[in-house]
Amino acid sequence: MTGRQNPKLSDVARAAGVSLATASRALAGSELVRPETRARVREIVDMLGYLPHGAARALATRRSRTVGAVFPPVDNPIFAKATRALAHELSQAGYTLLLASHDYDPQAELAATRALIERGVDGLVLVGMNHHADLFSLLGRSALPYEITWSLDPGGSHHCVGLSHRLASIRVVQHLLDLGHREFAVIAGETAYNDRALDRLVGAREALVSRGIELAAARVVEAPFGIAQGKAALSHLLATAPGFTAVVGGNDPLAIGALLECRARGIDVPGRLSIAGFDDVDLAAELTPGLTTVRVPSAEIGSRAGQRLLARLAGKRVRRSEEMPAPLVVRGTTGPVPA
Amino acid sequence: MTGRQNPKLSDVARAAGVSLATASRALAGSELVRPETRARVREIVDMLGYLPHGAARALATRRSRTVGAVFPPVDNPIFAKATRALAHELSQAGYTLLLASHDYDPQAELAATRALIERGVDGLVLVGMNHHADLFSLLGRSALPYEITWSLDPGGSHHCVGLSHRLASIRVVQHLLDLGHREFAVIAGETAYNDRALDRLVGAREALVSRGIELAAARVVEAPFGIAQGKAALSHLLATAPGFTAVVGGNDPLAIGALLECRARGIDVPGRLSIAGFDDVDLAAELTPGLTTVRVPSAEIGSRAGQRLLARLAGKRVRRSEEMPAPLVVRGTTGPVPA
DNA sequence: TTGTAGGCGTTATCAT
DNA sequence: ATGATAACGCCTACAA
Repeated sequence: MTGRQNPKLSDVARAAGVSLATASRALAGSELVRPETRARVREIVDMLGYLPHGAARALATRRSRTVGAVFPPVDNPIFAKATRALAHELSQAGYTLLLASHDYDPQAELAATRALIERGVDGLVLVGMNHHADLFSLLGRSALPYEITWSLDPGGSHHCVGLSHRLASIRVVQHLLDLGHREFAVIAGETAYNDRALDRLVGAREALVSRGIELAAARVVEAPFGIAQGKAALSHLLATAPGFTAVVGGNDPLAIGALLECRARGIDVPGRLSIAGFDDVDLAAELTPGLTTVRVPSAEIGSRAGQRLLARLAGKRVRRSEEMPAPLVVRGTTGPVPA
Repeated sequence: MTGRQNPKLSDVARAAGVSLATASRALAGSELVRPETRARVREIVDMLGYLPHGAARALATRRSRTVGAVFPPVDNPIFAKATRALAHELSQAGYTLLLASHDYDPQAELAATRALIERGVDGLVLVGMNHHADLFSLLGRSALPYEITWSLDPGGSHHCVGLSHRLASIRVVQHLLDLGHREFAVIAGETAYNDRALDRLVGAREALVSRGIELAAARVVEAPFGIAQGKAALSHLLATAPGFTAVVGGNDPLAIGALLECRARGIDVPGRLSIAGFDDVDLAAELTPGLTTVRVPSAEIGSRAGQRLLARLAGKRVRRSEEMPAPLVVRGTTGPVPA
């Protein structure tokens, strides 16, 4: 009942009374093989429960129909959305996603990338521009097509689909400045090895400086991604550097945490404090008041990266760099500076 | 600069002045090869930037060091957590995760599973017991080890790591009954092809019936996963079948949606309405009041499934079925029935 | 301790 | 329209 090996193509060929070559062509749907023969081979395949052996096929074709993604953990909803969209896009085209996660550790990211290349992926999707020094040389040697997501390459040499986090962040702060705010606090995401978090922080500073406002060091805290961390960060700011009327969150979970902390403390938002986020996660729109934030099209980034990679694998050319829209979404958590 | 092919092991061997076999053994860290030789081979590997060809290796060893997961979309945070934990567990052991998602479509799930098997995964992780009729026979033929997650197999024939959603659901309802509630509404997850959602609904009904309470059809709505859907569902219930004092959500996003809808409408929770969820997503604990829910250890499920699979791949034996704890977590959204 | 050679399951290039 | 057969890159008895 269990003893016999999985049937191989030669078994199919024998059972169908054709040669190995013909069986292979029949399965590939080649026009060269007579329709009746093709049908018979297919029949035998079903009968025997034959499944092609991917490794053998990959060895012969030098293609694995597999794409690798080296992502930060998918329990960040923005990466979850992108992963889902990417996987969907790939499976539509008969490709499968090989996923490797790392926790913002460049060494681990490098190792994961190497592992994916060894597994024979036909292409790669990476996040951001901040990587281990050896990553790009590894990619170069492998000659695999890859797409950088979320960020844009200032040098213009890598294929990427992303946005300027700096400019988007400037738009957020501009909005708050327009509402009359002058006293700001920032809850930034962790900027080490995360160019998106860093660019957002840089953009915020820049927007303020351009209006002659200096962001005090005590008014900036950096925190790992998460609602709980956002709560803690706001508490910390309130305790150590009070007096601000606007809080800029480096991402939505941090901003939402700040918002929930305000609610728990009875601080009126936006009456006494305005809060803005970044990403536009689903939850942002569901809260009351809704969170003002930047809409980052995570799912679109994932699917575009997939489409671009598939196009390149099919020999088509794509624009080297693709900028995604990242509009400011004004909801209820930002309002005029209190009198 | 770009022309030459990636070096293969035979190139390494030649450069190191050893045979292919020795080079292979050296890389495998075999004790058979002299340490100096091993070192020299390693040196050449670095120098040439040699990367093993996984397909060739898989073909020869009949092992891919790859594990497949066929999961519902990872933008459901519980699957995101499990995916992260699973990927982490696997990578610790030098394995990589092949991820295939499907949107609760048994046909798509079957196709995805087949694709993973063809890609040569060494093992599989599946979710739940509700699958396409051909899935288990496919798995049987492939003879691959697999783990069912989240659910337990009543038949006891599949390896699984999960919990009884029925019993956990009974605990939730029991808790509400103990608080004096008699008028219930249920916002269930979609039960088609989702045994977890169905079992939770069944359990709720059962707990009520055991106290002589019938759950009116109008008091049960089924909704796709999501906060927005939870809001809509509560609105619908309020409009069509008012008078209930307790709402049982099939999962946390639905329950949280209901909670937010109440807040938006000025309905006091738990003063006028008690709400309970299922899963204990991060957000559940962060809201004020916190959501009463069942703590489902999603991350642990993912890592245990990985550990079990790795153990089995290493030839060890594991208990066929592993039940995870799923305690009720009482927070602030449930309280005594209003007088 | 190292080398030789056969095989892993396909695809693809020749013939026929 | 179909068949032989040589790759594909690596591993692993078996030999030396």
